[in-house]
Amino acid sequence: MPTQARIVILVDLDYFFAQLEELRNPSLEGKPVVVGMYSGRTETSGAVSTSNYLARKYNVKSGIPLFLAQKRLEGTDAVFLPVDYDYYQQVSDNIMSILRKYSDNLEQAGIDEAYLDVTKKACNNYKDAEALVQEMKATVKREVGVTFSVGIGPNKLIAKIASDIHKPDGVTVVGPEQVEGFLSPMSVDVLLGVGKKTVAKMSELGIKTVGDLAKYDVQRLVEVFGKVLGVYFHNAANGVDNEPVEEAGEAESIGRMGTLKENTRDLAVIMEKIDQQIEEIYKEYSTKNLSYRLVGISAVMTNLSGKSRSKTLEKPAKDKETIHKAAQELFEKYLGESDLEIRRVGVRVGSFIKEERQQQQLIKFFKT
DNA sequence: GTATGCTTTCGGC
DNA sequence: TTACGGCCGAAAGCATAC
Repeated sequence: MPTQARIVILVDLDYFFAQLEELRNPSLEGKPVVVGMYSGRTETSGAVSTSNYLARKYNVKSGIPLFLAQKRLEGTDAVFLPVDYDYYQQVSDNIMSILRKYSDNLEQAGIDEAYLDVTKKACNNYKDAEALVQEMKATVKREVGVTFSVGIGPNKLIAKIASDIHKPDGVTVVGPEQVEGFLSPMSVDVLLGVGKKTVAKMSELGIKTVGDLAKYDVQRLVEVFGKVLGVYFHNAANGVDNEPVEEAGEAESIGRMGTLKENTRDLAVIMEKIDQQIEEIYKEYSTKNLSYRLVGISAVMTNLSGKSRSKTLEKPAKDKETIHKAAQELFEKYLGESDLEIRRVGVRVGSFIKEERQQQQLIKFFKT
């Protein structure tokens, strides 16, 4: 059965955190704005979360150390602010609820992105879709004060790639008949699932661009990458993507990570931090009525190299103590394997099982 | 050989 | 001069199962 033609939109809120800081403090406009995560170790210990476009001109972008950002912006009237996640979440929720009204279906992809299926709302017509987008933009700008960039295409794959073309406050339309010309000159790594290793592997086969991949023999792709991946690569390269736009389910894992006051190898010091993190994680999964089957830890060493360990429990659990015990075991084992000092630690739970399902299993058990 | 599941690392935001 | 977050899901790399 052929899949019905769709019109899919990706909305990407422009330099979101920094834009919101400008929004609530208009005196920031015209200045480089850097929103940073401060670890609390020293005055400038931390990293850049987001910066506005003016700051980006000084090569200050997401992920770089804050001290480096400061150095690059020396002599300017740059403003540095700490992240205010609750505020950003609130505005994001607000925008998403507006966007929902303009779509048949909306799928959030992080705090600042959403896919919208607008096939019906736009009467299956790209001109209407563009008009719809202009209306959305005007409404969000008027009611919230925020701008965003948009990609419009026949599926999520094309919408996402298109949204990156014109930023900020841009709109890029790629209709079905333009897909081939749009995709074929691009590097294969624009495709989801094509990472460094796969790029190298494809390069050996003489595949550099999406166009190369699109005309490569499917049978051969299947031989090299396996049935699932081979077919997927072939379809994606040809602009074919049938992934539906649907509201995301529960998170697959919940975790916390944090920087220690001082580097250490002391298990007690580590577990003190971990216990704080377990408290926060517990609040989150218990209100959602989830049981976990996986407990994992992660550690970042003094030299900033990272390690993680995890274990799957024999049976699901929902209490805090099981996390503590498993995390302690994992750290004990890890400290035995490495002699580096630890800088940051984290803990997470995952492989969730919903309460209802457990009850069903229990009922099934009693019936037999 | 291909699929599946588990674990660790990678990388985007 | 030294310097450096906190998430998450995807990818990768195995081991085992079919």
